[in-house]
Parts: sequence; C-alpha cells; structure tokens
Amino acid sequence: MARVSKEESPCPLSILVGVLSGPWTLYIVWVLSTNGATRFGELKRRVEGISTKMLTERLRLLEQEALIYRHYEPTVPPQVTYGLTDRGKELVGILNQLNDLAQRWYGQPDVAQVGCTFVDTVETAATDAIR
Amino acid sequence: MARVSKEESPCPLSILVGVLSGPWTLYIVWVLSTNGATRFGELKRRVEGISTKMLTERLRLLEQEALIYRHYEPTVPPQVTYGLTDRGKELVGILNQLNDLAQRWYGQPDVAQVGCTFVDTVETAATDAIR
DNA sequence: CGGAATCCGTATAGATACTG
DNA sequence: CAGTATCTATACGGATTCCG
Repeated sequence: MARVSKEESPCPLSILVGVLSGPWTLYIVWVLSTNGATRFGELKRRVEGISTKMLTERLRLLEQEALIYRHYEPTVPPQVTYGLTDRGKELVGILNQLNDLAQRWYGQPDVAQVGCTFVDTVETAATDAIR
Repeated sequence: MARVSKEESPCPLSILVGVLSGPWTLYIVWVLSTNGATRFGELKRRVEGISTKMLTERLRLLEQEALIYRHYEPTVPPQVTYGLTDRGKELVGILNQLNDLAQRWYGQPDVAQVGCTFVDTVETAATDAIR
C-alpha cells in the first residue's frame, strides 16, 4: 500500500486523507489559507525547507484534487499564482475543527488557526499577500 | 521531514494529521469504530493485507496518542483487545465530516460512514464484536 | 495468541544542475 | 521566475522467523 493512491483505494475519505497526508501538504495549504493567493517563489520561501521538486509535486496534486487553482500570467518574467479554491476553503473549515481538537489534546492553546507554530516565520508579513 | 514526528513538528494539527496519515491507520480506526473493540488477531484479519509489524506499530502509535486503548487479559492463551477511547470517538466524529466532503467530491454517494468500500469485507459480520 | 527481531528491496524525498 | 530532469541514499514497509 505505502501511500494511498486514487486507483487502488476506492474510499473517498482515504483519497482525501491520502492527499493531506503527503509531506508538506498541510503546511502549504495553511500558508495559502492565511496568506491568500501566493506566487511560487514566495510559497517556497514561506514553506521553509521545502525543495522545488516537492513543492511543485504537491501543488500539482492539490490542483488535481481541485483544492487549489493555478493562475499563470505570461509576463516577463512569468508570474504563477496559487490559491485555495472553494473546495480548498471548505476543507480548511474542517481542518480548523481538527485543529481545535489537536489544540485541546496537545496544548499550545495560545496559538490560533491551522498554521500554529509555523507562524513564527510569517506572522508579521501576513498582510503583503497578493490579494 | 518525510513523516511528521512529535518532536520536530510543534504544530498540534500536524501531529494529529501525521498520526492519521500513517499507512493503514485510517483503516484500523474505522474498523474499531464500526466493529467495536477488537482483538489483535481479528483486527489483522479485518484489515486485509496488513503485516503484523505494521499493525503493531500503528496500534502502538494510536495508543500513545490516546486514540485507542489496549486491554491485556493474561489468560492462556493471552487475549489483547483494542478499542477507541473517548478521544478516538471524538476524532471519528470529525472524520465523518471529512468523509461527507469526500463523498460529495469523489462520489460513491450510496456508501455510508468512514469505512466506505472497506465495508465489503466486514458488513455482514459487524455484529460479532467483543462488546 | 500476540507480538519482537531481523533482513531486505523499493519507493521516495533531497540535492544539484539545467531551461523556456 | 517557475519550474524540469537526473541521480542518489535512506528510510520505510513487507516477509520471514522466533519467542513468552
């Protein structure tokens, strides 16, 4: 089994959790949810430590699942922006519920929202999002 | 990063999703939620295809996170029973919400509850649980 | 029965270099 | 800027064997 793929696991929940469970995925989704639509480069900077390869892989997957959209602007240099779709936002809603549970169980009650301690990289710059 | 561990990821949600994202984990939790407390051997049979190693690993982790309990009965032969804790049940509640989303997005609207298509192995025998 | 220990192959994430 | 391509190592899961 290893990782759940769409083909071999016909269970919808497994598909969804399989997507979320990918490395960095939650981190990325959280950045997009707090920061708004974000360009590739900035995303890479905010998701600290991620490799280019991983980032593109995860973005492609999230896009396939229609949780994020990809907007390509053919300027020079080109600008590519990623943001949450309605699906993505709906998902984040439930993730926040999960987060509430997690907060109660694992502590750190003063840190709010999905991103948690990832915040320290971002918090002050959270307003310079593209939209 | 690879897989999220409790030490390196101080984010509660990441911890929780990290646990759920482990292979077979969701499957196991679902069996316990529909089947009630279950012995190791039966668990291994119901979670079709899992290896002994994986099963024990996942059970240990879920136990550490207090999502399941382990009950050891020192008979001969010994009986070990696993079941959802209150935490676990609370979690399943939210998982069912996630499942509703997943059902809407990925179809299969006639299959209910967390387990989905895993059901075909179990459905008829869902009543012979230990409690 | 319910595991623990060991060995082993592969999938996968990271690093690096290159491109439209 | 926003990726793609390739190469590599290591960690992870499966199979097998053995034990209290």
